[in-house]
Amino acid sequence: MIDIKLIRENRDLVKENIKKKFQDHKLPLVDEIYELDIKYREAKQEGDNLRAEKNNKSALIGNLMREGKKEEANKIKEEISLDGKRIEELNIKEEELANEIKKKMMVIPNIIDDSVPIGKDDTENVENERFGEPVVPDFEVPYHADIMENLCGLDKDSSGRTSGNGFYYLMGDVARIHSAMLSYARDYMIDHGFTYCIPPFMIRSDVVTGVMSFEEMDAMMYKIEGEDLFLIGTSEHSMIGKFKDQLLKRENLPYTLTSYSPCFRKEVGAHGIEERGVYRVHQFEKQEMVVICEPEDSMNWYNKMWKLTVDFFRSIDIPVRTLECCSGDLADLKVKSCDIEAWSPRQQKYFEVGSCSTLGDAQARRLGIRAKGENGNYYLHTLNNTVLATPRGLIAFLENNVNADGSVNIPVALRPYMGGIEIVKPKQK
RNA sequence: GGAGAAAUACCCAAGUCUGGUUGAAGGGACCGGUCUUGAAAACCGGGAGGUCGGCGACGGCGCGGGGGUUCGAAUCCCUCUUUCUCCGCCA
Repeated sequence: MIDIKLIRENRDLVKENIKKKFQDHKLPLVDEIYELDIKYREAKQEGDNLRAEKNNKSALIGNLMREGKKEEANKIKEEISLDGKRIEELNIKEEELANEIKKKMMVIPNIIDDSVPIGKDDTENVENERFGEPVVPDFEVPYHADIMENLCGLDKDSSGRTSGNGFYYLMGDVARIHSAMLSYARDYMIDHGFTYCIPPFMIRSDVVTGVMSFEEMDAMMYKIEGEDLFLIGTSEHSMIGKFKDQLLKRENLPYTLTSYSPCFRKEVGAHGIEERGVYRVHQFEKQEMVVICEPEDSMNWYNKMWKLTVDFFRSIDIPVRTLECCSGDLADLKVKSCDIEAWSPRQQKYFEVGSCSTLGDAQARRLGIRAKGENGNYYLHTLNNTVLATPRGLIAFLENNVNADGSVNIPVALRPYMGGIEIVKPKQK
């Protein structure tokens, strides 16, 4: 959500930005909002004046009553009732206009950073940089589900019976690697100065609508029957919600948090849930990082944050690259975003394991996350980034560390979380 | 889950029974000063309070959220949320 002042003062900039995002159908909204805003301010001005008059008359009645001049007071009461109808009309008009403006403002995309490459959709995203050698081993790397099954580490038959498609039982060493990776990701972030946090895994509807649009909500969020509660799709939801309507102290900035949570997603949409494997599932676990900072610091944090994830993956021997999100593929709230993609030696291409975004003040404006400044309160900047989402991270790990015989090497960094073992071996079924 | 009590500005806190000069006492924090090598403490002095509209003068809204009664609501009524105390239940 952008500042409406931008539409009052610089409509061309807002329109130019919409064009850059190939959302030309939204262009008329800008002038519509501009006109509605003028009408709103007119109605407000008239209403304010009438209300001021009414307040004065009411105060007068108070004085007259105290002096015992009841008749004069009654006369003024009648006068007030004359304006009452118009005030009521204006109240309704103001509210309608304000709602209409807000509704339209919600779909105006945030102003993207100058550095964002212009492109229509995800096919035009731009590779920024590669980290580590994308190795193709001289044996065929099996499909991740097969690597897991070879280690007796995946049971989707049972999860199908208990929960349906999109769920999984991770077993034995594979389950342990999964947990080890998360524990390592947690400690990695703590070592980098972030505050560890376990948030609520369910949130109320007002928090949900604060962090996403209704369409996204329908496509992602599981609702708890009979309660005003939703299972979180990512801990970002509860982590940003934590700061909703808060006036933060400048001396406490920046907030650098790393949160763990399970994540639940309906995955209604183009791709849906695949039959085999655990790449796209209804339930996964994630270590996330969230930063709330001064506006002028957000670009620095953005760059620090994606580098943290890159270094994390490199420390467990997974080659990665960063893929800059082009203008058309960038979600409306975001100023700039990049995906962290891990190398898949099986597919011999990179695939998404995380994404790092700065939202500027858009999310903060929507949710009321502010700090007290010398010249009034102001909106802060919010950023989020994946440290590790797994089983997707687990897939990357297994493919890059599997040997020809199906055994999997445990990198030094993970060994403390795996009881010191250096390799896990296939089991007899 | 049951029974009570509460929610006031950045923080603490009066006002609510008995509706009307209450944008809302008093503190703290904040700013200026005295004292001090410096700081703290103490004392003296000070303006401003959130948000929206307006070039401004001003004005609207605003006492947890929403609704109602009234000419007028922090104050009365309904409702929701949260917190505290007690009881019950339970990893």
